[in-house]
Amino acid sequence: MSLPFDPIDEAARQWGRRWEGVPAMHAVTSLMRAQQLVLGRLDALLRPHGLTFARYEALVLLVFSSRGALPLGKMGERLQVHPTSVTSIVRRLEDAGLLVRRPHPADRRAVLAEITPAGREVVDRATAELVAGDFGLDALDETALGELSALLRPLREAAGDF
Amino acid sequence: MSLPFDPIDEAARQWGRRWEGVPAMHAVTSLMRAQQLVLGRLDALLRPHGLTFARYEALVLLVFSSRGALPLGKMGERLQVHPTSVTSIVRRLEDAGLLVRRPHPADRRAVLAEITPAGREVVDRATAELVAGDFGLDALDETALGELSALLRPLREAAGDF
DNA sequence: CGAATCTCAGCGCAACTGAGATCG
DNA sequence: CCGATCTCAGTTACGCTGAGATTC
Repeated sequence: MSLPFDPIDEAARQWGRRWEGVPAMHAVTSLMRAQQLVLGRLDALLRPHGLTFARYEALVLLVFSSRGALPLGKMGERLQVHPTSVTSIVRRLEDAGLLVRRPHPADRRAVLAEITPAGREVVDRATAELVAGDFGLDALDETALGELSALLRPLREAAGDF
Repeated sequence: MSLPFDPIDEAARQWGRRWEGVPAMHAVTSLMRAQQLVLGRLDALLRPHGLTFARYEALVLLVFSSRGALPLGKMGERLQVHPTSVTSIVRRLEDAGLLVRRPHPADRRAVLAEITPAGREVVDRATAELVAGDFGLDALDETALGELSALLRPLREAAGDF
């Protein structure tokens, strides 16, 4: 499974013989591969709890909301996912009994997703495992984690995330 | 669409009131979001050429191979994708006329994917656009690109990529 | 009225499991 | 016979478009 060389270094070397943009190509390939690895670890940690990372993020968002409930539209904004994906994620969490849908008291167009006690328990248990597993980032020390966050910030900012 | 605050900073702030692991949580969320943004840009640049990033990577791999051809298994190793995904990606590229399947001359179990002249042309055109678009990483200067690659390397190394 | 909110149907992509055919 | 290689069927997950119902 493991290669006797860094496949991205090798690809970058060949890239340079033909095309420009080696630093960007190396960085983008590294970003894709790192995300794939980390997401795989996170999903493996969350699978015993019946969660994917996307669903876990949705539950955490509700835990952090003042009343344990948010309109689906707000959830989509915060999680940066498509409105129809919110519908899908919320439906699956509802099927699992981790949240319930409630009509919005003030806006009858809107639907509130409200976390259940079972949902809070699952989040607590899953979070303990993620923290213990360093979110799949145990290869990085705290300095590197901070540098990574800082490096990626302009990328998110340029995309208009905030 | 755009929020008046950094949603990841905000999530990290709330996280810290309840749980440990704030730097890792911030870094992992940033990594996921950045990858999502960049992949979206890459796919948008590649769509006019009838490619996804995964298919583009497969074609580039063939361009870099000495004979423009590789067994599917080798492609899966290099691209780090599941064997059945290789079958799917190769079938779609074959349908588009960008590669052909050939029997392996020495191992009749294996199948070679060989890039066609049309495939090489598409790669050249698509690559020109990706380079012009800085691979979606135009928010980062060359120093930052190098730092990003270096920061992510231990992650890939710890996962046994090389 | 236009705009916002949500849902559903349907498509595309890709990961995965499990099974099977072929061949070294 | 065992293992490697590939393919296929089917499931799951998610993103997206387009359409529609409801409500502000």
